[in-house]
Amino acid sequence: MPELPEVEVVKRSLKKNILNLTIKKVIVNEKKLRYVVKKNEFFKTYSKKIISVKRVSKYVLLNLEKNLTIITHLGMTGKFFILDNNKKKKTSFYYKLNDKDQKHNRIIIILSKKKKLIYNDVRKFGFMKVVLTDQINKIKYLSKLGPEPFSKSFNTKYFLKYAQNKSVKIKDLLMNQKFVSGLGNIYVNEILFLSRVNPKKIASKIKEVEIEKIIKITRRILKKSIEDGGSSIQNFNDSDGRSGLFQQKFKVYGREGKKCYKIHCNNYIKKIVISNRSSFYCKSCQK
DNA sequence: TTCTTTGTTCCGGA
DNA sequence: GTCCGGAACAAAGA
Repeated sequence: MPELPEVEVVKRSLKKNILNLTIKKVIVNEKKLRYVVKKNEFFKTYSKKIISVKRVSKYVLLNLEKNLTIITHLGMTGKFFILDNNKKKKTSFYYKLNDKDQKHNRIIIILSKKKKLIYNDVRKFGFMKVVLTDQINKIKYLSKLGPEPFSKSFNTKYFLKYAQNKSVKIKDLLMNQKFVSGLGNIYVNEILFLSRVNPKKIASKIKEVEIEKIIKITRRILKKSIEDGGSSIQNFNDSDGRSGLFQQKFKVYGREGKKCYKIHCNNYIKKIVISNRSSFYCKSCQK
């Protein structure tokens, strides 16, 4: 599922492929995404050039001329395809767009240079919305977000202070976008496994050394995932495009009943539910 | 038919 | 007013 690293990879790919192109037309095949796409919503983007592509947490921002921004969240199953009519069949990056996928093409942005940007979303939990660029920090989706994992303000002091009077489980704290933005269920499972912290541990009981470790591990995992995703995209022509990014080998996520990866640990990975989310951990390694 | 998946929001109780 | 946990919601595939 798209969490911060995947969204960062998507952003970089979009930057590479559609920066400085102009929007010709937008076809809305499905109005009912997470939020309703209004009939005329995209008219004002016509003939505007895409002047920058940014990522904030799990949101992608396409900045256009004339103070306009298209804000996107990929939800659970949102993907972008780029069709380049200048090339032949193997034109999409990231995924090969087969017939089965076509059904879920929700929004098609027709660009200059014979290119198309397709927003494809099986479950329709993502969204796309046109907003004013100078109002971007007031947009409700972005205004409540906490610091990003890589930002300087996400440090031990901040973490310690935020956690000290919280009785929530550490897993819920890391999932809370107001505390730190960009992490989702999968990466939080991985972070806690590598940090050797039990997901059920109460936030206020986490020791300073553990906090330091969690921050360090978080950055390391995200960085590595971004690099892996990036490299898989460069090779998109070599495979069906699905290799890499969404089929990573996770250390705990989805490994219920399997042997813990930690050397010399003979335990098996346990699956429990925390706040209605699947949580995987090793009872022996994560205290 | 039921279960699962995710991020977000809402609600009730403490 | 605040905090926390549980449930609901969106849709579709298995």
